[in-house]
Amino acid sequence: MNNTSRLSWKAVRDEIHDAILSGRYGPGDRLPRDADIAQEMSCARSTVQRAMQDLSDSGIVERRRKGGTRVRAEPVTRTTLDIPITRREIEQKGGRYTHQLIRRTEQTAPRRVQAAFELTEPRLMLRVEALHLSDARPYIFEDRWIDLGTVPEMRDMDLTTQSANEWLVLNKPYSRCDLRLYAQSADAQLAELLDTTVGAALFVIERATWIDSAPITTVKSIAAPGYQLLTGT
Amino acid sequence: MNNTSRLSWKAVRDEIHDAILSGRYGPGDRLPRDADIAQEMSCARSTVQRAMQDLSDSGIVERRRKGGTRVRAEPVTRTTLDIPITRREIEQKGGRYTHQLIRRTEQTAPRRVQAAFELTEPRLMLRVEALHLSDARPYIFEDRWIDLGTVPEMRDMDLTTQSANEWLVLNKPYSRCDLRLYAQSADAQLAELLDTTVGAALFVIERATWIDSAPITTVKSIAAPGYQLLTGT
DNA sequence: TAGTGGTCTAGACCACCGG
DNA sequence: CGGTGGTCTAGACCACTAT
Repeated sequence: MNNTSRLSWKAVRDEIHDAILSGRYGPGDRLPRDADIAQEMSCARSTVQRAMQDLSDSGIVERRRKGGTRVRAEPVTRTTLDIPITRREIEQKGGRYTHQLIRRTEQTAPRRVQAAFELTEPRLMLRVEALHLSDARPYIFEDRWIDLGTVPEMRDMDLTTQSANEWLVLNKPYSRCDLRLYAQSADAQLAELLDTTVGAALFVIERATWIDSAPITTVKSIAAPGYQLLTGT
Repeated sequence: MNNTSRLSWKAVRDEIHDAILSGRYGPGDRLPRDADIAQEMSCARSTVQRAMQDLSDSGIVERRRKGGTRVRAEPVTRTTLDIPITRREIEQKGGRYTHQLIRRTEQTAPRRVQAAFELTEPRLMLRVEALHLSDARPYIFEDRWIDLGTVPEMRDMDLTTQSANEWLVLNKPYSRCDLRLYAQSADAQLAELLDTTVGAALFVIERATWIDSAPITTVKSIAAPGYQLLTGT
């Protein structure tokens, strides 16, 4: 049982949130100062601060020093997306994970890759194309470009036993990650690799990662038909 | 300039993060107790707590009472996704926003909708099909189901001036939101609505929202070709 | 049941930024 | 410049759960 004489920051958050939902404060309106809310609700200012921080993280309010706290004028649906290692994702669904190295080359990065890394000049990179399978059926095809300047270990690595995906995630943590999600039709090559028909709608995840502004890798992951990305739950 | 005699929680976080990246603590390893780290770094325990909370939110470590703090064994790519109101999204890209109400009916929710809301019995709901346009070109088609028990105001509302999307976002805040992202081929009807060809790969966002376990609405938003969802930046 | 993270408090000072 | 949010501290107690 909760102690009712003490107010938790979640209770404070909910009370403020309810005040917004009820219309007492509309989009763009300014809320009272933390200190005033604290006094009114008989709790410490830091408790209100904690509650406000959560509302701010959720995109409900916006806070500025001196400017105070305001209800966000344009609400957004903000959610957290978890993308696990592909092996993990397959195994969690009960599938048996395998992978195939399709091709491994050193090439000058095309403009698409240059753009993803915000590079102005062409650069030689390691390109790795691989297929992830669940119960021997194609699951995700990945077309990956690796900056050998940032990841020199990759040059002489055996990518048939451990996938580049897994090695990088376990050994090259990043400080920045950009994602791009979209749909794409299967061309002849993709249709064959993913064991589907030409023209099938495929879900694509493009990811680029950096460590302190140094590019690590960018990968275009193309999922076989039926793939879904979930949040919540 | 920062005062160097005092350690900010971000500095503490980065130092712990670096220790993990350097391999001093590998996946699954247990970190020292907050109190010990605090003493070693000469700061308050709550500062370490704040740093650890951030690392935990980012999916770097996992924390349990009595169990301590451990480096996450299976790393994930965790990111925040913002989905604005469709009108706002279009206007921010410089387009002129308009929308069309295609159809409005009361129907028994199909199994897909029942499943999204985790309902066991069929229920009568309001179905609203609408098209969002950017500069008079189709942008997103939405197929929406609204629980009139939770949102009775919707029964007699004029949905031609303000879209259901906008009214709901501004007036019916939710406490829970589930998302499902995938790709789908355009059938004849979708191709015509979105002014594209049959078979085109379309990006789909399915969203379900609740207020305190009461269903509000579920919407399947089907984007015209070329649509991309971005994070980071 | 004991160990560890989670939270609350009261007070202080700092950092940012609107007027 | 002054007002407001952001953070740090030291101490206390609570809540969860591994052992």
